[in-house]
Amino acid sequence: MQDPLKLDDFICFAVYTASHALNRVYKPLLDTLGLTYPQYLAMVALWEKDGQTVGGLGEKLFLESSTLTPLLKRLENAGYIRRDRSREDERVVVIRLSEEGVRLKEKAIGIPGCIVEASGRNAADLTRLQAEIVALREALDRSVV
Amino acid sequence: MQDPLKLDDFICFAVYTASHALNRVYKPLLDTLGLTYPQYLAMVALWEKDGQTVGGLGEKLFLESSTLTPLLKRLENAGYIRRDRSREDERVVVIRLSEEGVRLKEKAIGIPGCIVEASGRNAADLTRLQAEIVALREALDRSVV
DNA sequence: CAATAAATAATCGTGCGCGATATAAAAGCC
DNA sequence: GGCTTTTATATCGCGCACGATTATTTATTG
Repeated sequence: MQDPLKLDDFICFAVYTASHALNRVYKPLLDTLGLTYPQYLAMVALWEKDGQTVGGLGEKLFLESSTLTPLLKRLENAGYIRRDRSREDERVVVIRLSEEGVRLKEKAIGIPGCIVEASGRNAADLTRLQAEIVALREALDRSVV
Repeated sequence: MQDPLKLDDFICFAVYTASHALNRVYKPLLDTLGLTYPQYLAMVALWEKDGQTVGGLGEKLFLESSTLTPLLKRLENAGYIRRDRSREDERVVVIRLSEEGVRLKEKAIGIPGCIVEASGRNAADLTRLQAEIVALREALDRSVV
């Protein structure tokens, strides 16, 4: 039996470094929008469905309020969103796109295509790989409970 | 043509969230060793090959000195490594495992098996997926140059 | 050999990301 | 209605992660 502690055999290390590599590809594209990568993901979630709560966004993005609250405040300062406390339930904060935030979508529309190109694969292949990685994430999440 | 800005179709989002999910699985295991996940990766790299330079580790782990230097100082404070400036080339800092650092490997030996189990897949399947993710990373790295 | 360039770590500032905790509002309970 | 519990967000501390810059040493060049 070979030594199981080989870095290059770790799927975790592959995912960890692939995540950083994706970030490096996104960085110059997102710089033109004035967004970081997590901020971009939050905007994508809001372009899909405006008016989500902090908790709802956290569930979709798998992030805690301790991560999201300061991130959303930075998006608010940038003028892309508004954070309004709900009238019906004062505990809840609703996130809404500003007009500038809505307009930003047009500038972001080409980004996914750039990523597909950088990956050097066709869309179908990426979709298959994407589904496999999602399945891995779901299995891991189940194991943690 | 459908809206390309769907979060759940992004391979980047899959990788990003899978990376966090892996971290959540590792956390309780690594807590028993007193290591964070990036610290664990650095230790794995050193168990593979002791006496690497900061730059060499950075190349292997895809990390900058601005990330590694403070991380390695924490490992030094924990007593797992020593940081010695090279005699031949004073610019270089060589990282060596302490005796405690060497011993720690025994406690870490079971971790990869736990991850395989948490993934709910067999080893061959994981190896295949791992290779695919590495290929993605390499394609992305090539595109950035 | 002196001036310049390149290489190697370290430092600094910013933004995640999370666990633990705090705060406040809402819901449930006697 | 007052008391406890739950829920939703915010705050704080710590550790990455990186880009930009700096300091020091080594290599190169004229």
